[in-house]
Amino acid sequence: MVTKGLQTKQNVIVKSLDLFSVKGYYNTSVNDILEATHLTKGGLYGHFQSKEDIWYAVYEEAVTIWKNIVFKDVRDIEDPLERIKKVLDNDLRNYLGAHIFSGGCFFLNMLVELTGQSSTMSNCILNGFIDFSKLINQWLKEAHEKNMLKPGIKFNEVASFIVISVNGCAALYSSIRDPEIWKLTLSQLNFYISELKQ
Amino acid sequence: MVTKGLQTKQNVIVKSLDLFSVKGYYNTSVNDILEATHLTKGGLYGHFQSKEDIWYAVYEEAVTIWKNIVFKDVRDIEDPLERIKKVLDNDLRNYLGAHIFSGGCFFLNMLVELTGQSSTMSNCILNGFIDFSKLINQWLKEAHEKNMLKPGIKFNEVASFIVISVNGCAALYSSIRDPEIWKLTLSQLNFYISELKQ
DNA sequence: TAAATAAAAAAGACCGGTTGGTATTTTATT
DNA sequence: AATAAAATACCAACCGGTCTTTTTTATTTA
Repeated sequence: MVTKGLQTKQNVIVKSLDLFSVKGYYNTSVNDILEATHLTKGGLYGHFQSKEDIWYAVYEEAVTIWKNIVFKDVRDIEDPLERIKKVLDNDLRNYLGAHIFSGGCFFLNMLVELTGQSSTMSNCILNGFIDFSKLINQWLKEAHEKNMLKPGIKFNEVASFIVISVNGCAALYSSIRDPEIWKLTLSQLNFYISELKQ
Repeated sequence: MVTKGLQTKQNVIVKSLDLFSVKGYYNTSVNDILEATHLTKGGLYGHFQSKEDIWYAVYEEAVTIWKNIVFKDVRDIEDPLERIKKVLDNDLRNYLGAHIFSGGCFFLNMLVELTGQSSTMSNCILNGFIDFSKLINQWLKEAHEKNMLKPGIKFNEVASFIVISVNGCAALYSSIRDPEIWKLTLSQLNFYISELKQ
């Protein structure tokens, strides 16, 4: 049974996720969250210790949502290169292009804003990107072991470059809001990956 | 002859550029600028009408600095593809990697922070990226007319993808601060461009 | 089933400090 | 002496956060 309190807490997280993704962390005030949730100061601070505490809960929620979208129908793909392509398709079409968070990519937005401001918070995001890069790196290695790649390919560089491009896409798509942005990124990334094949 | 007032104004711009690039626009307070410039409120507001007014002056300054670095020794390169490579080398090695602005790429940071907050300010940045993309697109077209490219290459998609990747690099490099980031981006972008050749 | 009770949730008033910005006075520079 | 530049004091609004009181909700007992 879900108690009233947990419902309220979840609602705060969902509304704050939206606010943070659009307005950013610093430019979202606690009052903004109060208005969005129809709560008062006392009501809110009964569930969270601080604004930063809300952010960490929001981050966890965002990760869960993102993973469910990006890794959907992926693990059972045998071809490692096709697996990478599917993940990128999910990320650009079904996550970024589907406006899951109204301000665009929560992670990229937060990384840029929090870098140089809060090392604990920005590292939280950064580690996520590094993990993602490591996973792609692993799949590239798998492709190499199956003799699918040209010789001399540096897996970790390729993996990093893919993560970098996806994030650049997130930055520009949030601003331009033209689906062509993520479509072209997907198309060029697929071309790039195809050129890795021997 | 440079008057005292213009010197002060320029100093405000330079110091604010640094602050905005590190802390962001909203999280930089007017007091932060006051401390950095050793001015008082009255002294500052004698030169600028508002905080936003300071931002526009900072933006102009940042564009000037960026252009001087990125287009150095570029215009006289005949091969359009080599011209693009040189611009990317300048941008990643001599601009981003050289820490011209201590918070990383001023433009990317501002675009992410201001999108959804101030359309006039974010469009200011966005137009710069679009112009940059158009220039690369033009050079790709030139390469095509010289029969240097594979058939079927979509210039505008390639140009956009390059700008996207460079910005993704800026986002991650600001946070990770490992030169490998811009080096690998440069390397992979060069590989990508070489695969466009026929 | 209804009343009583305990505990959880929310409300509301308040806090010191900071925000961007203004008006006036004082000090330097011509 | 005229003007430009900078200093000072001040403003209402807002910031994140705390504390105490009131109201709901859930559980127990009659």
